[in-house]
Amino acid sequence: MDIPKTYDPKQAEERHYANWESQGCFAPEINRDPNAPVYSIVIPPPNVTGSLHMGHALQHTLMDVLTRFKRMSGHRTLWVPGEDHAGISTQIVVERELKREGTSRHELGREKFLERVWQWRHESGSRIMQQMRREGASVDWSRQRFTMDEGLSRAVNEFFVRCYEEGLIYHGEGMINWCPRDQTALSDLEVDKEAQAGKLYYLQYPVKGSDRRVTVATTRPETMLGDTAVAVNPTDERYLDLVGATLLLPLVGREITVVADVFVDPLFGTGAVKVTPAHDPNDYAIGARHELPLVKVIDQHARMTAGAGAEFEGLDRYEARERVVAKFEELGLLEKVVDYEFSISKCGRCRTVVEPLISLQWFCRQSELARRPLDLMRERREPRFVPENPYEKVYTNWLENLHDWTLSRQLWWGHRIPAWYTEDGRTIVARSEAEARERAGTDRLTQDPDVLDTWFSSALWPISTLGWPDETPDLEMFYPTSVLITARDIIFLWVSRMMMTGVKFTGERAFDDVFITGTIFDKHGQRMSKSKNNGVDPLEIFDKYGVDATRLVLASIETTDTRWNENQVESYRNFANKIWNAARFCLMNSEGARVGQGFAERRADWALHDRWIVSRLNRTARIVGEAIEKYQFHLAVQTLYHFFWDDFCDWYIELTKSEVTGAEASPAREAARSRVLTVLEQALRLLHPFMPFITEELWQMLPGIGDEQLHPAYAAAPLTIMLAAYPQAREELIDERAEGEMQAIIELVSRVRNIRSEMNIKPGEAVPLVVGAPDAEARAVFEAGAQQIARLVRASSISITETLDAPRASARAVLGGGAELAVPLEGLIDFAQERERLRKEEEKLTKEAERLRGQLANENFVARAPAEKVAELRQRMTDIEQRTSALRQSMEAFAE
RNA sequence: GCUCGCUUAGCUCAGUUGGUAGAGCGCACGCUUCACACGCGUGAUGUCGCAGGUUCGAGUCCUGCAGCGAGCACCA
Repeated sequence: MDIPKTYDPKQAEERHYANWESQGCFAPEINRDPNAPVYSIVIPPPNVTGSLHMGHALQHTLMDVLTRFKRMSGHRTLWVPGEDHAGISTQIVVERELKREGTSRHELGREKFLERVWQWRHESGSRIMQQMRREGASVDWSRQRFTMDEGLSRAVNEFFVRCYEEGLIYHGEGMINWCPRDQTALSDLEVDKEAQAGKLYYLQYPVKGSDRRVTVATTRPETMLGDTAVAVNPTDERYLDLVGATLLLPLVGREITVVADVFVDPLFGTGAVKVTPAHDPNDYAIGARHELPLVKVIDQHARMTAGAGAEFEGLDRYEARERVVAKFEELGLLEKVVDYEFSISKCGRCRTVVEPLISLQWFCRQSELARRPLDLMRERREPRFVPENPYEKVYTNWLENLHDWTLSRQLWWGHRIPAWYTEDGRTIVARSEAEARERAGTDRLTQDPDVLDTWFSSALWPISTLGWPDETPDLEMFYPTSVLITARDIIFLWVSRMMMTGVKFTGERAFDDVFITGTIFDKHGQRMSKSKNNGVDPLEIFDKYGVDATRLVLASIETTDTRWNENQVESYRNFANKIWNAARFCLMNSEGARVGQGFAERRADWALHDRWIVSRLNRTARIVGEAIEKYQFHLAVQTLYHFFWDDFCDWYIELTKSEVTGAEASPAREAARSRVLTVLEQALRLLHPFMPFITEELWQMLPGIGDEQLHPAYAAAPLTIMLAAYPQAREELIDERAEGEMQAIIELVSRVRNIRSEMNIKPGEAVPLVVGAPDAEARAVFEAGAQQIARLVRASSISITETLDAPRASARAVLGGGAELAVPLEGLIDFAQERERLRKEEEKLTKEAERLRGQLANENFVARAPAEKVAELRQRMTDIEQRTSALRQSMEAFAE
């Protein structure tokens, strides 16, 4: 067999994914066990306009690890892929295209424009779905969904209609965030607060029938044109006599009153607040409490309206601001202007400063929908957040403080609001136009022109992708989903809303667990972003180091924020190569061997290194299995890395090499080869969820692979490692004694290697080795392993006796259990140097002995610490004493 | 203002019931040892942000402080 020395990831990546996909390995139907436990995940649907970034790759890796692990463990697994239509984002992308072509959506008209968007979606809108194949994501493509699919749109209408009928959705005037550039309403979650250096203007309003003036402070002087009151705190003695008084609004001449409202903070500014109910959310609330009139002075283009007066009409809001301030100054009513930092709301999409406006929109009363999810959290702590802190609290606090959700968007791309208006002014909300006509008793209907917030359909994602509102077998089988893996910035926009709708329509949580990933920053700790152009493209990393290596890095990130570190990928690329070469070695020596064979019936007949590696393997399977269940991906990766590299490669392969590479075919050689292959095959299975490609590539090459490796649930399925049974730890094979004995051999070998290195013995030069072990069992272990030890340390001979019997001119070392070793170095040894080496060793031991002695002499410790802890320390003390005394004897040999 | 994180080896990070500080990279020395130089062997490196406290014992629990960061509220 001719296997290259270096692993080429691309080659394997190209082949296997297509095979898995075409053979239907990703679909839950591949599982033939009717009683199989179910595991399901819905993907956070990426925006159809997006391209794969590290955050996606991170989430997808974790979802794939879980899905593959559960699938191999015999679960009926489903991971649903799909995309979000991403209302504004997509519309902007297509509008930009139109602009390049010299046209616009308005020229095209609604129908043509939508056709154009669909065309765009089909031609270039599924990039991420294609990129996911590269990642190895084992999603069920037969169930791929798009939020604008017919079925999902039906779910949207059903959701809307039911909520409307229950009064949870209503149509009315309300204070909303308006983006003057995108020309649409936005929900509170779609605007970002940003710190802004600005000014605070102190304006004076004359009191009618008096010389007195009331000074108000504002950051937005232009809105004074729409003021309909000034508010003060009812307890503020400065203004007590003015409550109810009439003020003359400068520039406008309108008479407005002074009202008392607890909202006003007497300590801020002047303690008097101008109230513009039509253009500020807080003022709107004050206005409602005091039944103040609404005067609209700013329009949807952020320009002043006729209501602002002829002098200002048509001015941009910022021009108007300057003009107003100038006027106040002229009139001597501008008290002062001070620098002031405040926060400003910007459109999450285009960064334009949003304008709070009163507008006729559709709203959803979310607080009603939040009630049952809150109960679920309080009563059953569902869903379970990972990490629990701070997200459980963040989620709960959010649900407890919900405002109404602005649903309608003045866009064309999205789910059209299922509301129709009759000519006589009635509103009909229905699942379809046909239903609306029937209900209205007329065909003369006009549908509401607006579409729904893109998050409205996202809120239904777990149920709509599974078939809701129909009672489908998928919904029955896969809901509630097992886990949601997502980024923290959409907990409110998405996670909490999925819980609200899921609970409302099914009575059950949308997912058992919610795993919030960490954030990947660039190497300077900056957030990766398009504008900063500091993003690391996952596909470039895949090209450079392979998908498997990248996945190991991503899986290790877990929930903590991390700076991107390419060295880490390189080290896992090296790990992949290590796996490749270990397998290469096994395959080069596989003639006559088969996976699954080579281990004798009776374990008592196994050699120490076989008992040891099987013990390590099972221990690894236990730790890894438990770690994945607990979302401790980093622990799982570390454990696998060290098992494979340290235990399997550095020790097991080296220990068995002479047997495995024997020149003559023999039953013993073939059995040894089979054992190595068997351990390798199990290791590949353990690694597969993290490294799907290299493990499949190698697994397919192993001799003896067949149905018996597959999990019973996949009995007749194609032979692929992704359907092999995930190794379960067999506790009876975890052998503490074998591990202890092996540890003694490892220590012996290490000490000799240390001497060789320190004494500058040439690697090729063989030296004799003398071992003295007072303990008979230890002696037996060393004797049994003598040949292997000799190979590992390049010993020309090994002599093992009860007491050390070595020439004076030897380098020495002590081992556990009072054993010691010597490497005779006639003519080569520098006595002074060796004395110094041993003295340092003794110093270390003495230091530790002192600490231990102190601890054991402490009556409080002995009395209060757990008995086993005390026993453990005593055991260590004994060992150190033995070592020290052996060491002292060695040193005597060098006494001058 | 409220809530919460992080601060461990030069770098990026682990450290799961409190019980002798770890990994990878990097560094030093030596190796074309017949799977792998993307490798092998050996070695050096930390007063675990600071100050207190609880405890026989604290990187780990509590309090305060500092630096960095996140979310929420407010911002007239």
